[in-house]
Amino acid sequence: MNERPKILREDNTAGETVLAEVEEVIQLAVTIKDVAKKANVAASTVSRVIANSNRISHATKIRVREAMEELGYHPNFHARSLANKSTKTIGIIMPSSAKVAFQNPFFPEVIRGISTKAYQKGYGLYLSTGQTEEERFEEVVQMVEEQRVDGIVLLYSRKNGLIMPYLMKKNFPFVLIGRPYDLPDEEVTHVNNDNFKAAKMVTEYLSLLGHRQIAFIGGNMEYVVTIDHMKGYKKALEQAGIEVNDSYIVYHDELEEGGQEAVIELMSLQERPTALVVADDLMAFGVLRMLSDMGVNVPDELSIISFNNVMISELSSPPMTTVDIHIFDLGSTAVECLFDKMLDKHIQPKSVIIPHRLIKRQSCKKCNDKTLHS
Amino acid sequence: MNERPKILREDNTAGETVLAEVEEVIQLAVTIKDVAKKANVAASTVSRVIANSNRISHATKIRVREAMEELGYHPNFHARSLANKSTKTIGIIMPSSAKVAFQNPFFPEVIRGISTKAYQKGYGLYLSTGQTEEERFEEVVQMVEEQRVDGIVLLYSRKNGLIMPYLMKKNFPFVLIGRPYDLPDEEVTHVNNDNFKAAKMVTEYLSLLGHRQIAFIGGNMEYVVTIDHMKGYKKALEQAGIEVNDSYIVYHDELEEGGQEAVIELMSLQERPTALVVADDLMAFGVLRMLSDMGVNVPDELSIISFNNVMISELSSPPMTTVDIHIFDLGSTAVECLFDKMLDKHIQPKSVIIPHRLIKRQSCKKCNDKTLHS
DNA sequence: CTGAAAGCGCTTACAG
DNA sequence: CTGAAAGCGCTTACAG
Repeated sequence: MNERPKILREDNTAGETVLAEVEEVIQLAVTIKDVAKKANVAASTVSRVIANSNRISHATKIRVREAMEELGYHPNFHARSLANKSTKTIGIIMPSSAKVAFQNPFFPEVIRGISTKAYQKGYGLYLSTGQTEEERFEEVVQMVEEQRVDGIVLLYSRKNGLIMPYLMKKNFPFVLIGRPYDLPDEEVTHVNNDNFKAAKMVTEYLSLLGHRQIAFIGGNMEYVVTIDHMKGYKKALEQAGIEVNDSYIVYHDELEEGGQEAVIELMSLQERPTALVVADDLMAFGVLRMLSDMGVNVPDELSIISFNNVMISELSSPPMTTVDIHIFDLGSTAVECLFDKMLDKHIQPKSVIIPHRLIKRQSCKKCNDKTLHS
Repeated sequence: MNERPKILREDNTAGETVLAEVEEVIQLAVTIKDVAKKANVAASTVSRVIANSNRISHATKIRVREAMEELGYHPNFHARSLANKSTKTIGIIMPSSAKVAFQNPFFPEVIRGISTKAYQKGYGLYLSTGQTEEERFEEVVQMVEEQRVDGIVLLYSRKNGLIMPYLMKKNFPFVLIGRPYDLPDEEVTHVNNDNFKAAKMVTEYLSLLGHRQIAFIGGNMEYVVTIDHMKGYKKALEQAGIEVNDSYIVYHDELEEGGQEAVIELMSLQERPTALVVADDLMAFGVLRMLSDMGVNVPDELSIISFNNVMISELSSPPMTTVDIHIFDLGSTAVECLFDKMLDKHIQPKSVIIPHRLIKRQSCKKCNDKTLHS
């Protein structure tokens, strides 16, 4: 594949005409030496001009820059990285891009947050492509060992993950979006919402509206966010003097489809819930759809509240009351923390909590269940 | 930053103990030389083992592999790329990650298609981060000139883009998802749906249901897909003997919000449309929401049909009739074409059409407008 | 302020 | 089947 250019390079000494005949020649990258020759300086000087070293005279800088301009010079990324030990790129590890999960607008939105901040600092983004936890682990090892990235942001936190322990052992700069589970909180830098508090608040809100039969539809139980939601939900019930009813707690993985199954389960109970805490806006769409098929009116017969405030959540019927978790900020803050880590690997790990906010729309209403008045 | 390791390396000759004291030492990458020494061969032999060259004896391969294993060796990515002129990574150029557009599940889904195929071939993904067309153009130039990627997939096609002309001039391997506009169709490899035909089909379907007042809500006019949709729409009307009514044609950029404005515009007309062709499922959500606020019943008073069949489109009320454009296949096919291009830069450009399919749900109904019977 | 030289960690003709 | 050497295109002490 690169035989051709090789040969050309050797012919190069023979004269300009030979080169001109072969179109591929334009592909032949201009190197620092070419610039050096043209500007009548040494390669090292050109290098210093690139780095804008203040040990180079203004005149020389201008001359070199002109030469770079004229030749259309761009420094070779890999040569720089090799000499530098720096790649100016950060790795992003996403959870399984399983069809459904990845259609959740959460991910585009965090990535937008990450991307914006990374762009400002001149960093590029390298994306994981693995589908399983093992594949992704191998990718992380590769990113680290082959020195492809300077730092990593982990977009999810799960029980028994392989990735975090590995990164910690290597003392490789990374930040987690979410909260560590198996590892001590204070040992890993992470950016998170207070999901416990958010779920507690939401449940309290429902109980303030008079609901006592409040069900909980959680996401994948492997994810820490689900655990936190559940704890907050339980805590709120407890404080309100409502007994926790295990049949009111269901988990489902598959977002909207899951939401639908969960509804069937809950609405088949002797004592139907009058309110629902749903893990995710998308899931809530599935819930709503199912409920509408069953002829259950929201919010008259059932109140619903969910999390994330993803764009479409205001487009449901009725518009969804939800918790805005500021997804964009989660991403951009994570990158900021990552840069701190990259500057000093031994910096104290820190934990940043992005505030959440209740967005009241029209899916919740005062409870009018007769059991209330009994 | 890498001063420390430098010093260590020099002390290295002094003895093992010095090294053991400094934790950073584990970070010090194992190189091909270390492996060579351990396996008692030359570096070049190790290199050949990595490449699994058949000119190396089985016995040597095993010995070298053991050494690699024991030392935890991973070849340095940049050194390889530099020597190789190959990066094993492909660049993905996304349209502006403007808040709304990027929340469209279209992008996660194409990326999933791309990602899956890339993973199979051992390729990584490098993501554009620029917000404006100019920023993204600069990123592309950088990816190409600095030799960061072996190929590029462009996720969108727009009028007066800078990126494609540049890539063509460079003869750099890329494939477009969509269809070129300013450039001749047969000069750029692209993967697309037949958006003209899809829009035509959809409009015909509506007219078969008896609708004659069919409006069109298109997306961003800069994007080629919008133009194709519009042409298909017009063609169908023409063939059905329905006169094109310019006030029935509106464009909006901002997806759902846009969808809502468009509805106001259309429903304020003297002669309200009885059917709507909507550019995108997400936009259709906005349309539906607005209509529901206005008390217009879908599909009784107004039929709606949209494009993409994004996951949530079945969760609207009523469930949306839409055109499945097989987004995943768009992505994975694009990568296949890209690999062909990368293998042979001078391969004939080709155009692949991914079939579409009408998904009938419940947002369309026979027209019962009196104007029909007049 | 600038240059010559060594080095970053690989690959690949070339020679045997 | 294997090795010594040159080269990929940069950066960075070192010396002046």
